[in-house]
Amino acid sequence: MTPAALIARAIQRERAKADISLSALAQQAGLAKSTLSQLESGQGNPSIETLWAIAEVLGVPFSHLFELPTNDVKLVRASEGAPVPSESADFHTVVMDKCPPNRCRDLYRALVQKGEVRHAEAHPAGTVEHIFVISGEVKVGPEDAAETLKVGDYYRFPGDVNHFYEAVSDQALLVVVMESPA
Amino acid sequence: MTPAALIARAIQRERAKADISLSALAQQAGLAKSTLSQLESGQGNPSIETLWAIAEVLGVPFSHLFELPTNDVKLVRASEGAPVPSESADFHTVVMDKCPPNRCRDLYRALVQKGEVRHAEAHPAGTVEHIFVISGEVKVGPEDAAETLKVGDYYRFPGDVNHFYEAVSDQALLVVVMESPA
DNA sequence: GAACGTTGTTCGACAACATGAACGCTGTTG
DNA sequence: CAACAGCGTTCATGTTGTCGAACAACGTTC
Repeated sequence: MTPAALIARAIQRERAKADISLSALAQQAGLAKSTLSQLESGQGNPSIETLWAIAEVLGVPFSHLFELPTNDVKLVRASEGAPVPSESADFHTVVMDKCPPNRCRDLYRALVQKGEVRHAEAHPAGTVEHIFVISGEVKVGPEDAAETLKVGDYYRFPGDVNHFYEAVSDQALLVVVMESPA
Repeated sequence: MTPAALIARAIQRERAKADISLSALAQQAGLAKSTLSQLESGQGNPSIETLWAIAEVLGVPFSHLFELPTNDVKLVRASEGAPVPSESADFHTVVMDKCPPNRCRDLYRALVQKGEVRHAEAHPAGTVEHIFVISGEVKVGPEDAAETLKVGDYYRFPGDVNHFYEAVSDQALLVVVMESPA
């Protein structure tokens, strides 16, 4: 994918999310409408300052203008996962999820007690959550795509929709990686 | 920090890491030496294609040209960590590490057996590793900053220097988040 | 229906970015 | 010491990204 095309899509996408017109964006960013028009049509080779101004107004991190969105769900059971070949017999690793570029992640250790269900409202658009079960058993995920996870299971799902955590065993310990569009 | 200044530092830093001359970089990237010279001196407002060509030759992801390096070590014991306030009494989370923007992360589940020590050579510059111990006891980290971790402990250290993993108990299960400047 | 406010597009003019040749500089080789 | 090769910088020139105005298309208002 060529840079110009990538940027064209990104600007269109983000401007749609922000729900403002091309003219308005141009004015707020201090740019000419024509400049934006050309960029969104995939023409041209914008300067850094131009893109910087656009990112600022759209409220997105600069590098976000070079990405394509990806946040579906992925589930890896404790018994599954492609093992990574290793020369050492004593060190086994399994890849749970691969690297979407240019994102921001917070690491949490979470303890969920049985009883109350923890409902989380939608996080910022583009957020993805990764759950890894250390002990116990939990039911987590979006309302329409919840999964019951046991020790060792891994589950990835969009964090920008309503979702919940519920302990199935008395309590459950999780590693949560909260990943935002950077 | 102004974009131009950020880019100036980034190019200098990455070119130093790659250990090539300004002239050589210019030639390989198909740019004029003067263009690079101005950029590294913080002048100007480069176009996307120019930066793209530079990033390509330097072998770094595009957005890496807008970051400042940060990769020290951080250790959170199982008993430590600032709890995140929650309205629900049954859901306790602890932040282990906060969000450096614009990075790329791979998630691993790792099983380390006692015996052989797993030595890992340096990963690409800027890589950071996050270790979270699920079970067992391990000694991990750079040769000069290794730590012995028990269940629940969290440890972050630079992955771009030589480091190792060693099981202290018979075996140990880890969650590894490998984070690259991506 | 005519006047108005939008929308996003296309056009010429100017400013600025990228170029390539020149420069001074340093270390090396004959 | 001169000749050379490399380094990074500075200065003309030409290309091009950006601007602002004019434009057609659509919906609203009177």
